[in-house]
Amino acid sequence: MATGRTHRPATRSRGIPEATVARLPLYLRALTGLSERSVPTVSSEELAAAAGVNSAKLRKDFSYLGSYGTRGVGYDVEYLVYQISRELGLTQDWPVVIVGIGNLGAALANYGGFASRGFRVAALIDADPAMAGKQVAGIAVQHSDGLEKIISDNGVSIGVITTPPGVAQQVCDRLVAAGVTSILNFAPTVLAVPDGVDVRKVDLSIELQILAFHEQRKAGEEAAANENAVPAPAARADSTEQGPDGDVPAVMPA
Amino acid sequence: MATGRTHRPATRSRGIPEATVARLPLYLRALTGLSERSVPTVSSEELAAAAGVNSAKLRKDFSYLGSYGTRGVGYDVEYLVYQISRELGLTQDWPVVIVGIGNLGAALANYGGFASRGFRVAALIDADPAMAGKQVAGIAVQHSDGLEKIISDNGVSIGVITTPPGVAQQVCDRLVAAGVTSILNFAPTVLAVPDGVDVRKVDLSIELQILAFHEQRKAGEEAAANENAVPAPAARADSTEQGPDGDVPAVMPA
DNA sequence: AGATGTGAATACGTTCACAGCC
DNA sequence: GGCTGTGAACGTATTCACATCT
Repeated sequence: MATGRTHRPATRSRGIPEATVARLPLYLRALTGLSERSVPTVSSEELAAAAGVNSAKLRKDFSYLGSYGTRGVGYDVEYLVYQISRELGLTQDWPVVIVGIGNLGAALANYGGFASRGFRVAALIDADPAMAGKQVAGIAVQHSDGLEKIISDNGVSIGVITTPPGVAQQVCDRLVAAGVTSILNFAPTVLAVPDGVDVRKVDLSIELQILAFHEQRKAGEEAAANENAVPAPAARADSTEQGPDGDVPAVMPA
Repeated sequence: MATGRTHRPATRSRGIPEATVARLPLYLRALTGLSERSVPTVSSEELAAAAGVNSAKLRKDFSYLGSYGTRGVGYDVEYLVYQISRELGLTQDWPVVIVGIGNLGAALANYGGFASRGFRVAALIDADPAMAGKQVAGIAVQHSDGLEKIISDNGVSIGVITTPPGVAQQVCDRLVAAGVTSILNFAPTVLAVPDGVDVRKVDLSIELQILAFHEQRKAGEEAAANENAVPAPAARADSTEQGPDGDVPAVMPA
C-alpha cells in the first residue's frame, strides 16, 4: 500500500482545486437541464445563475479544465456536459454498495439520483439476518458476512455507510480491507482510514447546528437593532454593524 | 451558504470564521462522548484526534470563542461543552419542520440525532392528501395546505426540504414567506432565497461525483505507475494524460 | 514541564478587471 | 459588441513555531 504521502508536487496541468471539483457536479446538473431543453449554447453568466454561483468563479473553474468555450459566444452545452462528465469520471459507471439498510439506507437505495448519473447500486448489505433476502428498491439485501466477497466480485470501490455510529468504524475497516477506496459516511462518527482512502461525510445534525448558529446570530442582531432604535445614547453609532437597511429579511410575518 | 450577499461587516468580537463554525459541531460531538465517559479534562491534542482535525487548528478555532483552556492542563470537558453549545445556539431548542415525507423525509423524521441536541421535529408536512394523518416516527403528517399556519403557530425558523426537486423552490418560497429563515435542502436543486435567509444543501449525488473524481484519479495514477513498471508500447492511446507523479490529496481529514 | 493561545508565514480560494479573440 | 480566459489583487483558512502561563 502506498504509505508515503507523495508530497503534492505543485501539480502541473492536472491540478484541479478541490473547491472547483466540488462545484463541477453543480455545473453538470445545470447543464443537463439545459441539454434536456435542447439549449445549444450558454454564456458563463447564464450558467452561473443556473448553478447558483457567480460567473467569474465559473469561468475560473472552467479554465482549470481547459478552454472549452468560444469568446463572444459562450459554451456549447453538449460538449461541456461531456467534458465535465469525463473529468468527474462519470463516463464509466461505478458500482456502489450501501451498508446498513435501516430507514436511511433504504431511502438512499430508493433515491433516483443514484442511478441517474454513472452510479449503480451493486448491493445492499445489512448485519441483521432478518433483513437478508428482503427486497429493498428491487434489490435483495445480503447479509454482511459476505461483504468481502460482494465487494470483490463486483469490483466495488465506493461504499456508502448508513449503519448506526457504533459499528461504522468496523464496517469501514472491512470495506477498506476488501478494496474500497472511497467512502461516503452518513453515520455521525469520525472514520479513521489509511492513506489513499477518501472519506466524505454527510451529517444532518452538523448541518442543523450550523444553521442554528446563524439563526441565533440573526436573532441577536435583531435584538441589538431594536435596542438601538429606542434610546440612542450620546455616543456615536460606532459603525458597529452595517447600516439600518442591512440584512434583516424583508419578510416580516404578519 | 446563502445565495444572498449578507454583507459581512467585519464584525468585531463576534466574528467567528465560517470554517470554524462548521467544525464546532464536530468538537461538540467528541466532547459529548468524553463527557459521557466522565472524562474531566482533555488536551487539544486528544480532542483534535477524537474530532479528526489537527491540534493547531482546534486551538485556533477555540481562540475565536475565548480562552476556555488552562495552560499546562487542557480543557475542562463540561465547561467546553457548555460554551460551544451556547455559541451554537443549542441551549435553546429549535422547532423544525420537514416538508416532503417520502422515503428520505421519513428517514430523517426517524433519525435519532435530531432530537438529541436542541432540535425538535415540530411538524411533518406533505402535499399528498393520502399521507395526511398518517403517523411517521410518532408524529402525524399534516397536509401542506396548512404550512403557513403550522410555521407561525410553532414559531418555526428552520425548515428541512425533502420534496422532489420540481416543487422544492415553491416549498422554499412558502417557507420563507411564512417566516422560516434557515433551510436545509435535500432536493437536488439550487434554491433562490432573499437576503438574510441561509440555505445549506445536502446532495448525495454531488458527494458521489466528488468521490468518483478522486477514484478516477487514483486509477489513473495506478495505471501510470504500471506503465512505468512495464516497458510501454511505442504508441499508446494517450486518452488519459495523467500527470507523471502527483498524489492523492487528503480530501477530508479523516 | 507541559499545554494553551496567538502573531507571522504560508497555502488556498474568490473576485476584479481587462487583454484577447470571435 | 460581446464573452471568454486569466494574471493580479484581495480575502480567508491552515499551519508553524514560540511566548506565555499554570
